[in-house]
Amino acid sequence: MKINEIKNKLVDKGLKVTPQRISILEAIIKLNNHPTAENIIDYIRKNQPNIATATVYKVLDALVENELIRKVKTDRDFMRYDAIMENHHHLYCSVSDRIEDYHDDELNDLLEKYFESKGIPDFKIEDIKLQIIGRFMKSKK
Amino acid sequence: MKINEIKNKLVDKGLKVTPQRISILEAIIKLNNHPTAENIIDYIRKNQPNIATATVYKVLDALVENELIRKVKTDRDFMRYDAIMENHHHLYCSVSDRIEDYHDDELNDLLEKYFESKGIPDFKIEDIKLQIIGRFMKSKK
DNA sequence: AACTTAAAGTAGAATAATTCTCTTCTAATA
DNA sequence: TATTAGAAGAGAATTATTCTACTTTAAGTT
Ligand SMILES: [Mn+2]
Ligand SMILES: [Mn+2]
Ligand SMILES: [Zn+2]
Ligand SMILES: [Zn+2]
Repeated sequence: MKINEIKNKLVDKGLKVTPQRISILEAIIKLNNHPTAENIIDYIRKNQPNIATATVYKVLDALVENELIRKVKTDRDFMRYDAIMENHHHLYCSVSDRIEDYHDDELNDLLEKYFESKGIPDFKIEDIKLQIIGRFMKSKK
Repeated sequence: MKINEIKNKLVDKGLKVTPQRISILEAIIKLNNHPTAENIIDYIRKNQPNIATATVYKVLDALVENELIRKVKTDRDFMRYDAIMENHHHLYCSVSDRIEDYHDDELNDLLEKYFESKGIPDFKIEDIKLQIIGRFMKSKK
């Protein structure tokens, strides 16, 4: 992902293009592992040591608000972020904090058809995500 | 759920039976809406005004550890708890913090068969939960 | 290119959910 | 009833995140 693509994402949402916003969005894309705010701060400060903590939190909120990133649900007390906006599911390690993406269009179709015919009483489905909990058999490359 | 059933759950796990543990487990069962620690504390203090905050947090940890309750994954920064241990999924309201249970054995079978034949490379599935995000069409009774 | 200004960034203090420390109490067993 | 390991309690500490009160800047306007 080139810097210009990132700039365009911001412009398309009517957000001012700032070096901080570019760095933060770039960090989430490059880290590509559902980083925490702290992970993002550490990564950015290697090149941009003066970015303020509050800036990172505020930019993260703005990016979530404008649907350029998403929060990832966990059962830990720090937030994690995801720059992949297309529909996908997550593999959660049951013994560590590792979270990986799981893309599966066949599964999405299956679920869509299942709920289309079955439905849920008094509930209008907007989105379905799987939390697939288990063990990774290989450590990350 | 009678008090004796709750006591037995504790005894079965080798946990000492204390009034605090009974109250906390009972609160999560009765509230039945994936309460936060604060919800639990408020509920219990109506009858037991002196229970310490730290006790509630410590008991919650012990109950999770002993698989009498579970944490519920959210994208908010306070934990929520669930006393229903049988396999089920969750309906998340997209505009409020409401979380409701969704039980569906047909769906569980479908998913089990799907992943049995398909599998996920380098990953051993232990559990699959759906986060079904959307709108409730009726407020809670 | 300089001017304007609403929006964004910053430092540090504040907040709030949770955890820790240390003391007192009690459930379970003998 | 006496013993004691484990649990509860009070309040301080911690820590992820948010707020406050500025200063700075992106981007449109002249
Ligand atoms: Mn969380
Ligand atoms: Mn917190
Ligand atoms: Zn993802
Ligand atoms: Zn539940």
